[in-house]
Amino acid sequence: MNTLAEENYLKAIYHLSLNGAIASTNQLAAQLNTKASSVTDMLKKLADKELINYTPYQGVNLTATGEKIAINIIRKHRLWEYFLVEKLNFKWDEVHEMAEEMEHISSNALIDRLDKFMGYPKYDPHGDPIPDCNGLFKAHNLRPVSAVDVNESVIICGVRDHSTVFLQYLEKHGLMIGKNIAITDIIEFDHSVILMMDNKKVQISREVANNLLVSI
Amino acid sequence: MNTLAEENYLKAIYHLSLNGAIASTNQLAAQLNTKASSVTDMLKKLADKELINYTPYQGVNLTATGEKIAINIIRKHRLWEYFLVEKLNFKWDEVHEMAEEMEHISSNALIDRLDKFMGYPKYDPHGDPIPDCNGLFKAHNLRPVSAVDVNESVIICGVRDHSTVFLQYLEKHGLMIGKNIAITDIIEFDHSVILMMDNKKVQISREVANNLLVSI
DNA sequence: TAATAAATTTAGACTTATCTAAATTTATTA
DNA sequence: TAATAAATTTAGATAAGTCTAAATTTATTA
Ligand SMILES: [Mn+2]
Ligand SMILES: [Mn+2]
Ligand SMILES: [Mn+2]
Ligand SMILES: [Mn+2]
Repeated sequence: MNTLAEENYLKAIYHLSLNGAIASTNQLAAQLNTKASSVTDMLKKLADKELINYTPYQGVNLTATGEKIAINIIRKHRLWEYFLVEKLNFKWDEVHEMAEEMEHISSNALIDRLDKFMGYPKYDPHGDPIPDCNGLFKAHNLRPVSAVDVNESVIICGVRDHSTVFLQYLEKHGLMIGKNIAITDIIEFDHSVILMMDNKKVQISREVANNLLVSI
Repeated sequence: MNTLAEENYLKAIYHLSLNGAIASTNQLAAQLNTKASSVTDMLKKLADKELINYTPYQGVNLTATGEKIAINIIRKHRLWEYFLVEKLNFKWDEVHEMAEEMEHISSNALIDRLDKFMGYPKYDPHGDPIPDCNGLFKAHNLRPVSAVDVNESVIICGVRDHSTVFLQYLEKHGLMIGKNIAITDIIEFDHSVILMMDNKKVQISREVANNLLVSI
């Protein structure tokens, strides 16, 4: 149906044009580890296929068709990540690259059976919502720890940064999805955050606080 | 490491050059649904990479390195087929195309965990042996029903033809892996075979008998 | 608002994997 | 063994996806 390259572009455009934004050529080049000129070529092709709305120099977003395809790829990505963690016992920082390949396995019958096999999970190992077979999912409304007030108690529900180093850092400190944390102090000088978790004190930098998402 | 096309060629060469045979350009073109000239191009590339022994006009077989890669792809193919049938409840005639894609997922850690998850199965849904993580497997020594004598009792252990139509035909008649069959008669005129299975009489043509493999 | 900088597109080239048609080599057969 | 047929390779094109360098458009700033 669509090539691997096309699918990766659609997914990248989806992620960059959330909340009505428009994705730029340079943003796509950065995200896809390629050059702006290559992006322009592909944008023309995707526009010809009516998968994106493209105005030269003005950026892109997805058409309804393009969005449907993108969400299906994201569904596959997150279901395979869930499988790798829950069934094959990989850690949450080990699965992204594998899922990046597996999301392109074409069969929808396969992914629907996999979904059923795992009991229709709602969230992937990083807290991101898994679209159902109709592409529906509730994008849960989270905020970074850096937006939480002192004395509030919240639950870790996701991450903004999905890089291996960040995930490994969080795991080392026990900061995993589902954990309850209470913010006890915010250092005025550097905005680092002191919190309590499992009766232990943990200190995280402003950068970490910005990328760790918690319940509203 | 190797491209998808290269992997498919290595696998095809492996299958065509079993028991010391040599694969020809035309055989490969037929197997891979491509043209002889395309095959020649690829053979040069694989020879440059020292994955095959190629003498122009004389055909090819795999080097030790090439064989290792081919067996690893076959391991992945068969493990994914087993997964699809045993865990996701697909039928044996539905899984080949999917496995044809999944065999190219690169991670060996993934396939080793999958192997463990399923309890290290020895045979795939079509009775073909699954190489272990070191590439080792015993190619079991089967014969077609057409080579069985009247009054012998044997067990169905595999198929020579893997096409959907053939597998569906077998399933319709209950002729599945593991079933015990007793050959009661061989019709002299057309070599069709009469056999008993589950106390029922089944008649199969010579062609079916040639492609249905049973224990020695 | 004119000059400069940044972003984007165009032009031309390269790689991989394919194809058709023509040339060459090997095998078959009269 | 010479002619013919079959198999294989070579030559030359094509499409997808990428790249660098140059040209163009848009945004910024003096
Ligand atoms: Mn991908
Ligand atoms: Mn994820
Ligand atoms: Mn394949
Ligand atoms: Mn099989």
